[in-house]
Amino acid sequence: MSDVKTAIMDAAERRMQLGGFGGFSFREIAAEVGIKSSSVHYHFPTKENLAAAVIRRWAEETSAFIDKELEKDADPVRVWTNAFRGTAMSEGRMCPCTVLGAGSQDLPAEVAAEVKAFFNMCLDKLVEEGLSPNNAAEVLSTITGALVLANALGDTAAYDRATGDLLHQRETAPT
Amino acid sequence: MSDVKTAIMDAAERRMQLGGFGGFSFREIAAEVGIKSSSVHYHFPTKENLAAAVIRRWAEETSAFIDKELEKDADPVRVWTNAFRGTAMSEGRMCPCTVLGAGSQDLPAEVAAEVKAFFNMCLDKLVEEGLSPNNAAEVLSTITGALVLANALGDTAAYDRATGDLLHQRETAPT
DNA sequence: AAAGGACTATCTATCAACAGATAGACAAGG
DNA sequence: CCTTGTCTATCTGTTGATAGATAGTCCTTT
Repeated sequence: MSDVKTAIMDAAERRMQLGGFGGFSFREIAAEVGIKSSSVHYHFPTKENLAAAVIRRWAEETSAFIDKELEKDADPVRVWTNAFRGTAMSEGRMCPCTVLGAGSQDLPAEVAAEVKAFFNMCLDKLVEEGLSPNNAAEVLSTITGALVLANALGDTAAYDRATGDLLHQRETAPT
Repeated sequence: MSDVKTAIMDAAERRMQLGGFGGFSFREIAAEVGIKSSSVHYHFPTKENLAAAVIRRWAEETSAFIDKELEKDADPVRVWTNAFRGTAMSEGRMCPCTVLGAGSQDLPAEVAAEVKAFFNMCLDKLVEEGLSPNNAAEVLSTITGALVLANALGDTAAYDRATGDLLHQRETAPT
């Protein structure tokens, strides 16, 4: 993938993390990359294409990152909690799938499908790693909601408060 | 409050539940209510005002609804889970604070403050009802995340899968 | 090696649509 | 006569998208 194409996706991703699908424009991205808006259209014909590509890349990177971390730590819940913790703690680096997932109802079809695929990937992996379907849904929900909470409160520590019991409860009440 | 003002807020709320702050325009709302966009500006000078008013009303209604339900059922976790369940299960009636909370980072100040106040209200009430601050954050996160998950997957049953253990775990592993 | 054509990536220029917001006129009612 | 609520008309800015020109590169054919 060319440098420019990557730079476009990087810029779009950063803005989607802040404002979702409506949170970026071709012109803003073009200005940031240092090209014209029509050149952005050359690489990604429509806004829908671009957003979908960003989400797909995010899903792939997340999947790969989780696999890598699981080699160092066998506890899936701890691995997932820490992985998303990184996005909650760095300013403006919220998980874009969470942003889009919340406002999913009026997303272009291609983008909505990609967001859906991301969450299904997360659930599938958690189940593969030994959690029951219900427990996987609960863990993923708690993490996702903790991101929203920390974001809305402007208090990154809220993420830790919300997910703290996630690890602890498994030791006392196995599912 | 006049009928028109209420109708404007109703229309704005419905659209915000789908697409957040960027998901509605003065013209759309005006058309739905049956007036002109300039008349919407008469009742709410700016878009920011309107969105903030909608969130404030939602917070008040939620607070009142919870109080009412607590008279019938003493278990706060069950009450809150069921309350939000209603918004997950009805098509396009997602909690607007969750939608805005996810994309909170580039929200006008007044709206962001109102969303923040909503989540703080939820946490405060849960603590008042006997939960520890950490447990309150966890319960609220799980519920919020379950809404996002159900919304993104287009599968309302995901809400029940994600929140199912919330009630059960408290019986086996008290905090 | 030279010529030709196709492909890649960018540009300029422009379009129609829509956004939020404002000014000022008008009618109804107390 | 003043307040309330609505209207018409308009402004300025932004949006996603398209058309067409222009270089540069690379492969093929002569």
